[in-house]
Amino acid sequence: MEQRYNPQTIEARWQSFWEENDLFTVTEKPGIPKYYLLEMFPYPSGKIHMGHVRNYTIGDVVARYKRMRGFNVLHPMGWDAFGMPAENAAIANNTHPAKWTYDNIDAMRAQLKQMGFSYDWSRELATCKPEYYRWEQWLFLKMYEKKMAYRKESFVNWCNSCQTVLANEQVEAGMCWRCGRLVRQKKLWQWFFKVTDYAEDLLLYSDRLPGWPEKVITMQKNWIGRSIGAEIRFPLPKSNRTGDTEIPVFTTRQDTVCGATFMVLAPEHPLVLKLSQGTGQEKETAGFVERMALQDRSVRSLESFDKEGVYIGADCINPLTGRKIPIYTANFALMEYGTGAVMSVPAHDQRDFEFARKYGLDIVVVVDPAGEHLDPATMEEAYTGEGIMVNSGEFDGMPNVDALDEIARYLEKNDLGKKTVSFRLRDWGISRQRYWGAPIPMIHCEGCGIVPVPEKDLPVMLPEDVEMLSGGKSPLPSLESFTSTVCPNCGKRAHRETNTMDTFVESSWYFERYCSPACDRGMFDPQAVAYWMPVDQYIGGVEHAILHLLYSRYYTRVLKEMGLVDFKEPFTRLLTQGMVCKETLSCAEHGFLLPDEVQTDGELRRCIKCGNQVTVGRIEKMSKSKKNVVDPNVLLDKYGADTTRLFCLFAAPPERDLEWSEQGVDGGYRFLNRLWRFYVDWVQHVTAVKPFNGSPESLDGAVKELYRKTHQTIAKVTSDIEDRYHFNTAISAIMEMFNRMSGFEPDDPMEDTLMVMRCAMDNMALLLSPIVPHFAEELWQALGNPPSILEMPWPESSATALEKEELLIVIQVNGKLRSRFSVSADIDDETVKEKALADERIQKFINDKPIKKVILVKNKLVNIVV
RNA sequence: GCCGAAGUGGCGGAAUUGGUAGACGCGCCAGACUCAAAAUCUGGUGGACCUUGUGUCCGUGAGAGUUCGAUUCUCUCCUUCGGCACCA
Repeated sequence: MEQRYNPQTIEARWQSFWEENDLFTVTEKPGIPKYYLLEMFPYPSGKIHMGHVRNYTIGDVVARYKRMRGFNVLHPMGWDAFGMPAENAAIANNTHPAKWTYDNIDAMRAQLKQMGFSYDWSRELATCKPEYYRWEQWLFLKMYEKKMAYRKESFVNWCNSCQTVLANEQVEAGMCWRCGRLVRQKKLWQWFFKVTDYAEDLLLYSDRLPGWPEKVITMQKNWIGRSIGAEIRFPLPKSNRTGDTEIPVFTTRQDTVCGATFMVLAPEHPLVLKLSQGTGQEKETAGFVERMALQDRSVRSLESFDKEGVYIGADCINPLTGRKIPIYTANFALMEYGTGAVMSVPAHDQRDFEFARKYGLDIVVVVDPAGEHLDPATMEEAYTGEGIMVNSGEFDGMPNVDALDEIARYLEKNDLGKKTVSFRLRDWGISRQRYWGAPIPMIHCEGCGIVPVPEKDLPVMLPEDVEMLSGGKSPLPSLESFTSTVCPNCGKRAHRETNTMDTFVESSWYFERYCSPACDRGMFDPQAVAYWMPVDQYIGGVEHAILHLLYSRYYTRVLKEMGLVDFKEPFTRLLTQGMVCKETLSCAEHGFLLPDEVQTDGELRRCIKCGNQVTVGRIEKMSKSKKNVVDPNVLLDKYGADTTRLFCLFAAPPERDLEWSEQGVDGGYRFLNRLWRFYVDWVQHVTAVKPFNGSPESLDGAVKELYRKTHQTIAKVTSDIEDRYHFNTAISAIMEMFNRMSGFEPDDPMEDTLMVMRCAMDNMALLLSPIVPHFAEELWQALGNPPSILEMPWPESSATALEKEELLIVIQVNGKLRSRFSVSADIDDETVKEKALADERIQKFINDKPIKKVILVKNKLVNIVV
């Protein structure tokens, strides 16, 4: 053991030891319980950031811990390698997306290896490789066969700056999730996956994921957005000449149908233009529809957004009252939800109420609150609560909650509508007008239409000999050698689909691919998947709570439907770690500043460029734009991987945000140094003895205390890791144990004493090994144990060592702590009470007040109520 | 607006089932070592008060409640963060 702790030397040494001995490569071992630990794979952006470091450190602790607990642990790593940044970088640096991506992968792999993570690198995969995406194309063909993948022309969210379509989930408050610019509407032919077929099942199973955070489940449920209601058909008058006879609407408030005084259609609704023909309103209607088509979705969703609409000149009939009601088209009606038509009940829906007031439409009250009468003329807002039916014919007098069912039944009986369920969830649009993605394996033939690429022709290779276009557009449509092909059906000239798949498709099955990454007969080897899947513990950022996790759950259902897997849920347990945050520094003139652009001048901090005072801003998520980032490489150079890992785990429990603190990192480094020096001093004295393994009864004094502390710490660290993943308190416990060890002054230097110390030192190394693995290996070896520590079983705490013969009893008077005393563990309750009452200081508090009650909590506390 | 999470010393955080609030670390203060500094080591460190004690009182965002006893349970409110937001 070196005199000085030198992290760089020992970390490099152990990393190569692990690699040379192939310690992280795993295979299926049917007799041994498996544990699949997965962290969300990174996009190869060039460098790992602190978010990755935290995520992967948490995962590595669990992987190493489970391994020591005897599990056959699968812990893979790979690259989510398709995506737009590669194209942008390629244009900016005049390189190729593939080269940029593979260079980044090499750089990031080296960084991850430096962190000492226990990955089975033999399973590494990159989703941009043909041997990966070929199977995704294969499944696409299967999905197309089963009508799970289909094409339709639809309005899509279009980001003009990224030149691409975005999924609803990729639009955040009307802005592109990636570049933050406004999203517009555009009509394009798109490929879709029929996620909505599984809406019900995905929702149902949300409640069968006990290992997932409640927060994520709630978000998914809200996203799926199931509403129970009715579809009601509103007839069109016989006089209408379009040939259409009715307009179906979806409502959750069929009890209020008699209060429906107008109808609202989405501007894109096919009946809008048709019905307005020849009514004199056609010009105004068409003008409105056109204006709405150009209006950005972002404007529509703004808070200040004004409800706006026009009368289309036609009317329909309220099926229950027989009343003729006007049809409007308005900007708040969505074509994608329900039937694209709304029955408007202004008395009982706030949005309809505002619209009715704005356009002077009738308001009819059909639900009165108990004991009250609403007057449409004086109402100031819609009444949406429960009440008693009025103005509804035979349903009058009925509680509206009962009318919900009764009216639904009435509608069904009279063939006017039916009970139904509507979902907020839309089908997954997977077409991207991008180059750097998996080609959709379809061919467009003038004669035969859409024809799938035959299975034997897979993969449809993404051509790598392309020139990236500076405008950011995909080069594929203009690449003759790619688009030009022959129709597999008729043999005539045809052209390929030039859209590529959303990269969320790749990340929806990579965890299955890891089970047999080299498999060339299918997506994966079914036996390997049967052994490893599902993932026992998945760890990643909460930003993927909806997108990636819902898609993966869906895709797994597709695989099950195809008979490829026999489970529905891919991730048994999910941990979403908090963000890594740090304060921002900024100066009035130069904006955000890096820490080394700031100099400390006494109490003040100044900008080195202009000398202005620096504002210390809020603690925010680390981001390049705010310059509040910490480069993992700098930490590795200065402190090494173990200190970096230690701080990430110690500063906060994993699900919470972590506030970066340079001083905190330093504290971790000092702890490791103290520990190192302690081992340097003690190792020579204990290598000759075996760890203490006898009965604690034969020990006493400080020696016994140390032995007990060792076992208490084993128990505490084990439960903190096993039950809660609270590594911060596990580390605290180890620090406490170390404080005990370093203050250890044995009364006599007997062999027992050395054996107890040896036991403490061995166990400390074992407890530390998932957290600071290189450091622990070094301690382990210095104690004369054979490497590797990660092959050792996790220590067990002994019940007899934990037994206490002395207990501290706390005495309260009226719930306030007044005194305490020690008793032997075998004392009976009555004696404890007597002792408490007899206590001098307690007597002082009791005086001669009568004792009402004495409460005793076994082995802990006595409370005397006076 | 709706849904959810969080609020504890100067700071990060602990208190796992209603039972000693503030573990552990950072920072700060004092001392030791040193010509000196750094590093290291030792001790102290929620606030107020006094009679300096194993002292009294206050103290977990605010206010109420349940309880012998509440950081923990219930209600109301405030603040911060996250998600959703014309979904009929």
